[in-house]
Amino acid sequence: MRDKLLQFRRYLNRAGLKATRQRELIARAFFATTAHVSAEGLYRRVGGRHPRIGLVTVYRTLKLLKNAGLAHERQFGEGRALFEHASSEHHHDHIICTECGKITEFENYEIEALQEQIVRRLGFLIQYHKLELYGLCRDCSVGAGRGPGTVSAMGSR
Amino acid sequence: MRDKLLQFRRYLNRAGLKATRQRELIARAFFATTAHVSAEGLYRRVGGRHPRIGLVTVYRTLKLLKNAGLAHERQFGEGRALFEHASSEHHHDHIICTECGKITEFENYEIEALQEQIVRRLGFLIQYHKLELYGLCRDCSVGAGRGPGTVSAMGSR
DNA sequence: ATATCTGCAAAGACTTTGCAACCGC
DNA sequence: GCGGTTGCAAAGTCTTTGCAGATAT
Repeated sequence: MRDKLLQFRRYLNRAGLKATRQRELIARAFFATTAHVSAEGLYRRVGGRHPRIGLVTVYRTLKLLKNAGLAHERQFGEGRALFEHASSEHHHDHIICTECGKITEFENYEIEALQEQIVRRLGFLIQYHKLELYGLCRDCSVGAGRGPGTVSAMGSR
Repeated sequence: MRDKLLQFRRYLNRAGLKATRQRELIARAFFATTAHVSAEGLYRRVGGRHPRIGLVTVYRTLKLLKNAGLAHERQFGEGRALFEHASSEHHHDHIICTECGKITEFENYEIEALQEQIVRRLGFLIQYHKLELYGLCRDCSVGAGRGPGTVSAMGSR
């Protein structure tokens, strides 16, 4: 995390931008998250401890973190964007539990390789990809699949 | 497409909903699209020929089509949702050109199989997945990669 | 006849932008 | 001191909702 902050400062510096108190605090809070925060969520984390920071600044700083290559923005099909650390050495994908919302990460070389093949065959030049699996995590599937009481998980809705 | 309309009417009927002129026209326009329309886009298609249909009704009808299992809603990370026919026998994934926005579909059994493995290993019960590859399509990659005039594609934005 | 629909306008959720005061460098 | 920055409020998207008049069954 020390690294990340340094990288961020370096980025700001190179880009002729300023290392303000707000940016520092927001970046710090961001790097302290486990993973997958919304702008709002990060705002609350920061705001809790340091009142004078606006949601707008969080949005702007997240954009800077993206430009600095330190954050990825994800759209998991809910309304809002979630941000995660980009530094992770390996690219990874996500499994999202449709019941409890838990997000698990994984990586698989073979899939990546197959993607490469497909893309090449279609004449595309790949830049990045997004693979999301949706389903029930172990806990939720047990609850829904077994118990005679909890028959849901297929509600009309 | 005749099928689809019938299916839709049957769905409405069963659900105690009404087969109105608007729903008929919107569904018809939807089934006539090649693929991937936004609500707005569908609205324009319908509205062009039949003035008295509101965007709101298009949204509502698309929701019905989803409930009827006839449409899928996709989020390709732009602001808006795109809808496509759900009837397609096979599941398929998408390649999106980041330059011109062209969307190409493909399917690959091996990837699906690998996904199954991963998911099982992690104890998840998969419901559906989303695989999106982003890159430059043949046309755009030629334009950007070669021509000395068109150096962009990496603009600071 | 009546419960469902439609379209308009308004509201909502999320994100961006305009602007005057503010603050790193 | 200058130019980038902040926070507020306002505007912008996309989508949903409230409501009175219209319509399918």
